[in-house]
Amino acid sequence: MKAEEIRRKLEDHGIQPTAQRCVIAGYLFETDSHPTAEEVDTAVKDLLPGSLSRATVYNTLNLLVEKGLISELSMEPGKVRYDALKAFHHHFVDIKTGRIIDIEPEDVFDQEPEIKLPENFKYT
Amino acid sequence: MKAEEIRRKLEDHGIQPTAQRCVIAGYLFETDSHPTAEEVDTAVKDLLPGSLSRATVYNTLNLLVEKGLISELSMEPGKVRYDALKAFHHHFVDIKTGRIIDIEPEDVFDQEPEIKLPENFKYT
DNA sequence: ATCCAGTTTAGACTTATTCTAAATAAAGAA
DNA sequence: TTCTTTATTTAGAATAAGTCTAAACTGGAT
Repeated sequence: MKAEEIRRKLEDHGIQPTAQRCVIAGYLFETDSHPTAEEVDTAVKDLLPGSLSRATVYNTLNLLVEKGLISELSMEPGKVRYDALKAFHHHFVDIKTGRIIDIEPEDVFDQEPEIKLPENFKYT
Repeated sequence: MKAEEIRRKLEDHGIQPTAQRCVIAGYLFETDSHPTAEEVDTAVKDLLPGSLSRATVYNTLNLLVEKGLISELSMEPGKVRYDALKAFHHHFVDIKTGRIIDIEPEDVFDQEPEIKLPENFKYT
């Protein structure tokens, strides 16, 4: 995904496209490794002239989540992973190794389970 | 659940039933609040003569997970919650408030979704 | 009673994340 | 442009959850 495309995507979501944000977002859109904040930090440091502060990585990740561009996965305790919302998909987790594998919606043949909802909740 | 029952349950799972462990396990078997380690710590301190160390709470929770008596839930980032495995059930999470509600299996009318598994995995 | 392995304890340590206050950069007005 | 305001980034301090450590304690087997 090229620079201009990323800028526009951020702007479209009301995010000022700074150099740091573009690089972080760009990285997340390319990878499908569901990285932790630290992995993003390491990966992205090489791509930016000068240095990038840990705080900015966290700020940016939180901002991207808030604005709906990426989502947080909390699958293993104590580790938050991030996932670009390129398109809706499922996650398959190998609990022995922790590996997370994306499952395309067309590879799941399901019927929406029908759940008797708890009080005060309703289907929309 | 009375003291003797808890002792036996621990012993059956190869756990030496010390005072601390019995109180912690007992608390988890009674509540359905999916407490964090800290909540367990607070709740249980009142039930024990003398004090209870944080380390023991963590040790015991890990031990109970390892021996299959309780399970870890990681739903919100940065918080691990614990759930006694009284019987198989589902969790319904209100992502606005974080409230976790148990859903009984008989309240879910589903068909097992059929997933095209990733390479190297198979149904058993 | 004594011994020993298993358990608990307080507190130091680690790791992930957030906060803070100062420095920078970008955007808008003159 | 140049000035001013506002948003962003930064380094490092602070916090919070959880683990580690080494010493003290227990409780059952000799």
